[in-house]
Amino acid sequence: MPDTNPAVFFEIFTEIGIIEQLSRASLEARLPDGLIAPHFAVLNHLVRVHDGRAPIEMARAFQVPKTSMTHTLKGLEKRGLVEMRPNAEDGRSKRVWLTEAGRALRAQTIAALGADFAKMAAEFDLDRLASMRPILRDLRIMMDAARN
Amino acid sequence: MPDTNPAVFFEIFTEIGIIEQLSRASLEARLPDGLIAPHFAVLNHLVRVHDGRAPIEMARAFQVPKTSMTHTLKGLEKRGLVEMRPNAEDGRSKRVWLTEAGRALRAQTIAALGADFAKMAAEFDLDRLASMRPILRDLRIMMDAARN
DNA sequence: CCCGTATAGTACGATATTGCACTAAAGGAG
DNA sequence: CTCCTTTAGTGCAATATCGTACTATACGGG
Repeated sequence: MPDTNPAVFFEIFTEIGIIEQLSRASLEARLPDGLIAPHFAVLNHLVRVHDGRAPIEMARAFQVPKTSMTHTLKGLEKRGLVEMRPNAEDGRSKRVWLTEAGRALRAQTIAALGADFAKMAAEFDLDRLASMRPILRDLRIMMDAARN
Repeated sequence: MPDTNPAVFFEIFTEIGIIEQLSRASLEARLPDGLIAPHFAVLNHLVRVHDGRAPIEMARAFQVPKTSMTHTLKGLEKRGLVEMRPNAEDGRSKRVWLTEAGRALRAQTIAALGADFAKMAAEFDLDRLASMRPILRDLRIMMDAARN
């Protein structure tokens, strides 16, 4: 019998909250002291969509206030993982560039996580996992749109 | 063709991270000013597993440091949503009790979320959603165990 | 060109999270 | 009972998150 009770959202979100916490802990265990998940998210984003983004673009991408992004970038800059330069085309904004150290740290972290994931993959059916991917994506898209 | 690449974990965790953020924002939009998700999680926990728990038990249940639980409980107590009383059976610990206001706020929040979920349910196939539940649960159990 | 409005970034303050250190009580070995 | 270790809770400091307010620049209507 199909589940037509909207309360299923509550259960799904509860599980998702716990898994997010556990996966974040795994990630942060692989990061150097003082760096946390948002720092890695920024490095990863800059590699994937190419660096030279403005801070405000990334704040929107992650749906955090721009003050939070300022703070995260300050931490990355202090550790020499990104460089902030003025934007020649818009005096109000800046552009964020990865340094070699930033690229290296991101690559090294992903490699370390790969080892963790391989260990998990030995204990969990990857087909079952992969079967959730399109549903999670559609759910995320729906919620993102509902956010107005 | 089945997906046998452990990197699928990376994608799943990325989606889960975004959905967690969006669902947390939805929840917090329904909470009174000054209350955030951890406050609600505690109220909900006390209703579901019965109140009279010790703070340390809840810190373990949510896998947060006990200092974080002290802080969250202080906020709930300040707003009259829980009461802390000494534990007659163990002078080191306390017990946490819901007040009427605490129960009422939890019920009212769940009712408000129910309306939000009903709206989402109109746009999302609940059977697809429900199909993820056992997989998410097993994934959570596996990760929880892997945490050593 | 001038001015009103919009936008990017940051300073600051309030609150949250968490590690470390400390106190008080419990519990176990002798 | 006494002493040593463990456990529950909290104070404090460092850092994180984020709302408000401010500055500087951009842009568009006139």
